[in-house]
Amino acid sequence: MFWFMGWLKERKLAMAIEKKIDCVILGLLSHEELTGYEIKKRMDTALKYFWSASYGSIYPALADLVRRGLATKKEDMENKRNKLIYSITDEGRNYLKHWLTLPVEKDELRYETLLKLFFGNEQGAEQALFHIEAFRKKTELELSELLEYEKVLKNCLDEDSTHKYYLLTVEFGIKTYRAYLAWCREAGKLLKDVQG
Amino acid sequence: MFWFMGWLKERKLAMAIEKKIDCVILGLLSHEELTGYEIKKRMDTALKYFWSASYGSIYPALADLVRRGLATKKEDMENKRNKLIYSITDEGRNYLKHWLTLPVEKDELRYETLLKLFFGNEQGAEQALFHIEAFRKKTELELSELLEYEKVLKNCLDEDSTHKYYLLTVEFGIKTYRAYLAWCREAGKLLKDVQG
DNA sequence: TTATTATATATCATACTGATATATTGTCAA
DNA sequence: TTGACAATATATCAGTATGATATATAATAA
Repeated sequence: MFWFMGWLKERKLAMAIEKKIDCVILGLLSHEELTGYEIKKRMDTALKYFWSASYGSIYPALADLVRRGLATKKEDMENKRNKLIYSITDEGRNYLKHWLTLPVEKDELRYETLLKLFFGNEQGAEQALFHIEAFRKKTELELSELLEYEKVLKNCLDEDSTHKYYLLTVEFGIKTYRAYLAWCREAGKLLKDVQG
Repeated sequence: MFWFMGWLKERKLAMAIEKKIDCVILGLLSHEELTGYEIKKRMDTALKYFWSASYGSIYPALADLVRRGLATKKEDMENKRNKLIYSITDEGRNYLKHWLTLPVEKDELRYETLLKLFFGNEQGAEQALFHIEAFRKKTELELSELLEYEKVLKNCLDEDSTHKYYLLTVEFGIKTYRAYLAWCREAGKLLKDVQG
């Protein structure tokens, strides 16, 4: 069976060309040219509900994308802040398209809130309720942001074909955040009712 | 204002004592002694819906916990597979309890599915529907697992005070997974109805 | 008996975060 | 008008985690 293992290994190596940060950046560059700083801003607004990235990965990735011919860099001459504007190349667009056709490898969730609740017996119901309340507040705030996005997007759905896809992700957030809030109510009840 | 910045920096350094992997391990050790291998198994079953960790972080963390006196290590003599069993110390339990009282820093979500949908315009509706269908299938499978857990936990809720807290996290999963499924249906409709 | 799966520990290249450093431009109040 | 602060902009680094790989024993199934 060793021949098979070797083959599998090679397959994996050949396919694992996709570093997520590269794909996100190329995705953002696919409809507008951006600086590293602007890419980070997009992450912290439009993508923040389901993705995040730091400067420490963005800037090295941009340099690497240029080196590999997937993006190009130009300096902004009208500006004295040495602003570097990145654009996607044809090769970069092909790379992005290829990645989009591949099946999703993994959705990764790390709820520190649930982790603390799972070990909640150590400190008792009051402490658990404190974490649930903090979670409820944060959720309510972000839900109201998403509802704003939804309103705007629904009003300009036919202005650009990308808007439909943005709306899809916003609707996902709205649905799950409402489920979070419903859970917060039930969780509170469970902790108060069931004595232990 | 520099004095303030310095003060803030020191505060942060002093508070950022909590490495997540340490807390998870101590949490698991708080109600039973375990080997590194068993810790990984717990992660991949009970915790997998909201947390994950690899051997590459577990084993070094265990060594470090022992070094810091938060856990102790003993060798299993009845076993020829050099099995190393770890237990939590009083100091370790205090550390865990302290962490549990601190507010949650961050719940981190990285939905590759949503990322691909967000950039879905590049490849069109059919490709998007493919990813949604894969997501639906995975969700349905995991929901059925969670419903099994729920049944078991509800039947032994008063056997151990920890069960209430486990149930809390299971209910979270059930609620959110049902929201995912509702979204899948609506997302399909949106992609088929709205032309563009 | 032999192949496979499960148990068990450990390390390493690669990737990402959060913090830090540095510098310029825009804004607004005293 | 100047002085403080916020926003814009790029870049690097220590610390931390992942995913793959290596190694070996015990249990189980063919």
